[in-house]
Amino acid sequence: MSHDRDALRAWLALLGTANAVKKGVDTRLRQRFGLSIARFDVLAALDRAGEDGLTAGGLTSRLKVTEGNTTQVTAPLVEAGLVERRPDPNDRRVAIFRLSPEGRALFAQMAAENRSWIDAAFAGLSTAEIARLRDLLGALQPPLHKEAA
Amino acid sequence: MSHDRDALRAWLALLGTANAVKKGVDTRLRQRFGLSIARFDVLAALDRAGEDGLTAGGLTSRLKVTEGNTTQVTAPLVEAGLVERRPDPNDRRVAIFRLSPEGRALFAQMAAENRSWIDAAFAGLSTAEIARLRDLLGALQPPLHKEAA
DNA sequence: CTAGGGTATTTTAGGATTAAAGCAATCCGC
DNA sequence: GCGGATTGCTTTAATCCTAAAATACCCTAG
Repeated sequence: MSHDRDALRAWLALLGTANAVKKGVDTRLRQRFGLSIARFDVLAALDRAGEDGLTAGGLTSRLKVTEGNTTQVTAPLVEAGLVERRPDPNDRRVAIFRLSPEGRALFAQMAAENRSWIDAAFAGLSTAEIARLRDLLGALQPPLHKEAA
Repeated sequence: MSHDRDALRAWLALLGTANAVKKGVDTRLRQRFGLSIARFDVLAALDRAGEDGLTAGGLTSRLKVTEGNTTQVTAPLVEAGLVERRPDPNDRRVAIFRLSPEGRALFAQMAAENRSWIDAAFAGLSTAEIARLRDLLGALQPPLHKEAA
């Protein structure tokens, strides 16, 4: 009957489902490749950026995290040789990250497996239902954080 | 066209929406009451459990976290006087948690505000659409973690 | 030029979470 | 009853994340 009660239940379902899928993906990613979702996300952003790479700030905004987090999450990837980190020759404050050949190859494998896991998770829904789900999610109004200047 | 591509996009939308709403709720909860979602969830579980309270293990399974996490999250709530923690008289290994009167009163306020925030986030969806969303979420098959014995 | 302000990143401190190791207390088979 | 396994919880170390302070560099007004 009441909208707010239904909304609360839907929110709990939304959060629970997202957590369950995320946990499944994270577990598999770690088992198969030894990398967390956070690190996979870095590889994904850099793969998308291509040969030009991304600055630390660019990565930060694409990953929707804080600058400090970017510093920390990229460090072990650089250490492992999956990501290259070079200073911008025009502005020494800026760090530019891009995938190494090894990083690019590993990401390709990870992305393929990830896609198949997600596809399996959505196997119970038709393509039309998936589109409907996206529409409904898009109608949600996440409490707007901060307004622009 | 392809199911897997749509599934991947829906997954990203699902995760992004869940994170955005969660962050909004967490921010407000901290501003208004000085407590994180994690602590709010403890109060919610204990409120639901009533006067009998819950053991640490019971809390752990309801919150779907690990035992160590329960130990840590409850500690500051006990410290703040919102939660009482007593040993089980029949089994000295067991810790029983329940809400203090202050905890119960604070939770009532928090729950009321939380409900209104969630309701606002879902304001763009009709009650029927919310029900539909829940159905679609229920059709997802989170990669089953561990099989039973 | 140089001082001040603004920008890009790192560092630090801390919360939330997990996995794994450690400690007690209980239970059970003999 | 006793010893060993099990159970319930805590501790420890690590990752992921944030907010805030610190650092380093660039740019522009005078």
